[in-house]
Amino acid sequence: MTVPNSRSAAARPDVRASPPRLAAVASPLYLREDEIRRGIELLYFGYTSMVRGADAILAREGFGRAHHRALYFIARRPGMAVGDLLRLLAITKQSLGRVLTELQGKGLVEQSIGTTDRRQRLLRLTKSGESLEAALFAELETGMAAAYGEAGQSAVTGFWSVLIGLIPAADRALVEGLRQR
Amino acid sequence: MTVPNSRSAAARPDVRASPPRLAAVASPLYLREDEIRRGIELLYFGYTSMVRGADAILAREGFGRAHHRALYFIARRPGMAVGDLLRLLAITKQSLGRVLTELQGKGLVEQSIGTTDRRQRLLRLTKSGESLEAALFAELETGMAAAYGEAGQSAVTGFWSVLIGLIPAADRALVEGLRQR
DNA sequence: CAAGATATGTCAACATGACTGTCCCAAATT
DNA sequence: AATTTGGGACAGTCATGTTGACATATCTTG
Repeated sequence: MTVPNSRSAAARPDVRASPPRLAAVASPLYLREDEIRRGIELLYFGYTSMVRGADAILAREGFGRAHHRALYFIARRPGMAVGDLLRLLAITKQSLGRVLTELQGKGLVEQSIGTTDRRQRLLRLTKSGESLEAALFAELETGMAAAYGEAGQSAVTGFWSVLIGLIPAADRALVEGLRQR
Repeated sequence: MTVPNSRSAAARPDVRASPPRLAAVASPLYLREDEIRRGIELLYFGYTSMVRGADAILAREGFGRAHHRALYFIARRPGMAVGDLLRLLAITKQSLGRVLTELQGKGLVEQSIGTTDRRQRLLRLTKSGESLEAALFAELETGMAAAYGEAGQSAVTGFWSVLIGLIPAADRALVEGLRQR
């Protein structure tokens, strides 16, 4: 037997034509392949559309998307330690090291020694780092605010909850830890 | 004046604490920065969580994510011409060329000459290409179906509509053209 | 206090998948 | 007949990820 081909399961009912009668359906048996593929595609195109907006600004400064991600999270959680950023980005320290060295070299990021643990290096943006991050954020914000506005508040809640469901449970605390306190 | 820093606008009302009184609010003035950032972050982590699941399978076959994207779209629209795939992926033909050459070399993709326009090369998966794509799809499906199931059907609708809003209007027809007809 | 674990940094080599620029051929369009 | 379009190829470069090895400072634990 070869790898199972879920595409051959053709006769499942369409949930949009006949929604499930029971609230809080546990088993998603009613989901058709086309709906899964639509989610995959929209997630791909939505994500790439979002990040593409910032590329022109980044290119002007001689940076790439890796620099953007570092700037973004340092802006979001000033004083974050290197190890925390490493876990968020899920890359190797060598990869992050290069990016941080470049950002520090151009005076956008600075480090300080951890207060409770002196081995830690706490990261924050300099004034010019904040300016660049703000410009990049403004790019993303434009698209995201328009999408939120078009879709409406309840759609936004649904958008969030599906995305949270995509993140492995073990990683969710990491993401939730970014929120405003 | 430097680049505007939207993070300094601190006193906007929290929509979750006091939702807008008017239905179908046209101007998203009520959106706070934290809600925008939450969308950015969930989109980033949701997207990376989704694609990471397929990496192990790809690595076993000696392929990367670029091959996965090509396989995915060829599976989705068999008979698609090279140029259509190029427009979907928004990469250069040199980049796509390498990927397609490798996929053809390993016997996963085959070409045929266009019927109405003989310059075109129409792409389809071979039997073994279909097997691999099915295995990759099954990986993504697992996560997506679980997320849909947890969130519920109305959340899924919201998820879709926000993502569509993120895609520039000019590109939406391309994405919608992938759906089942 | 000594030993081990942890946080961080660095050097080196390499792989993937983008990019630009250039040139080519065949087929369609004008 | 001339031009445009669809596809392919060669060459070089860049951004960003990877392994592996090793060093240093600091914290934790027996």
